[in-house]
Order: sequence, then C-alpha cells, then structure tokens
Amino acid sequence: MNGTSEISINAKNRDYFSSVYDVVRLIPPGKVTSYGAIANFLGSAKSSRIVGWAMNASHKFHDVPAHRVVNRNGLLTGKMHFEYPSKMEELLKMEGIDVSENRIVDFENVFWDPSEALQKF
DNA sequence: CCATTGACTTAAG
DNA sequence: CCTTAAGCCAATG
Repeated sequence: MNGTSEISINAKNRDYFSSVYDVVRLIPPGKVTSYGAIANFLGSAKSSRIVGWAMNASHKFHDVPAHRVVNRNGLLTGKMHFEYPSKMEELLKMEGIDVSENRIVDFENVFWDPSEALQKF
C-alpha cells in the first residue's frame, strides 16, 4: 500500500495530537478557546506550545476548526498559517465572532473553556 | 544525543 | 500598550 506514510504519522501522533484535535473539534461554532486552555484540559498546562505544534499539523485533518483556537489574549496569532492571512478572521466572522485588529472582540464572552464544558476523559 | 525551533504564557520594565 | 527575557516541552534535523 502506498498511503502508509500518512497513516504512520497519525499513529505516531495519536497520543497528544489526536487528543488536541478531539478537543478542538468539540469547540462550538461561535466560540473560541486558547492553546493554554486545551493544554490545561489535557492535564499539561505548560505544554501550550505543543498544542500550537499540533495545530500546525492540523491541516492534514479536515475536521479540525483551527480558526477557533487563539492565544490567551484573544489574538489571532495563528492567522499566518492559514491558506491566506485573512482566512482565519473570515471564518470567525462567518460564525458571528467579531474581530478587530487581529483580536477577538469581547473575547471573554465568546471564550469556551473545555475544562468547564467537557467532562474529563 | 545535542541544538534549534515554535499557531504559548508569564513576568518585568 | 510596547518590547525582552525566561520557562516550558515535543518535534525536527
């Protein structure tokens, strides 16, 4: 079989990466969360950078709404990694989230904390 | 195994 | 609000 490389990547990253993707997939439309919140929910609050690492590879997984993950200030720090820089902002506004100057407007009101919304598994 | 990197976060000035 | 610096940890070469 020739498609084993992609599968092996998935298998190798299954532990942490897949857990991150699971959480991101559960973010309700119109809500956002932060890298640190995801890391905290997964039990490793200091691995927020690893969550960003996982998101960098999330392009392979079409079900992951990466635009709903921002940094703890509500800044769209990952926008440069989309197909084009304004894509992230467009996707957010399409869900009713207002964005101004690369920042989520009323960030605390649209913030979705997986630790409160989800049961730990 | 060592050095570098990074879609983070916190603290300090 | 701005920039630096340090801590952090997995991936990458």
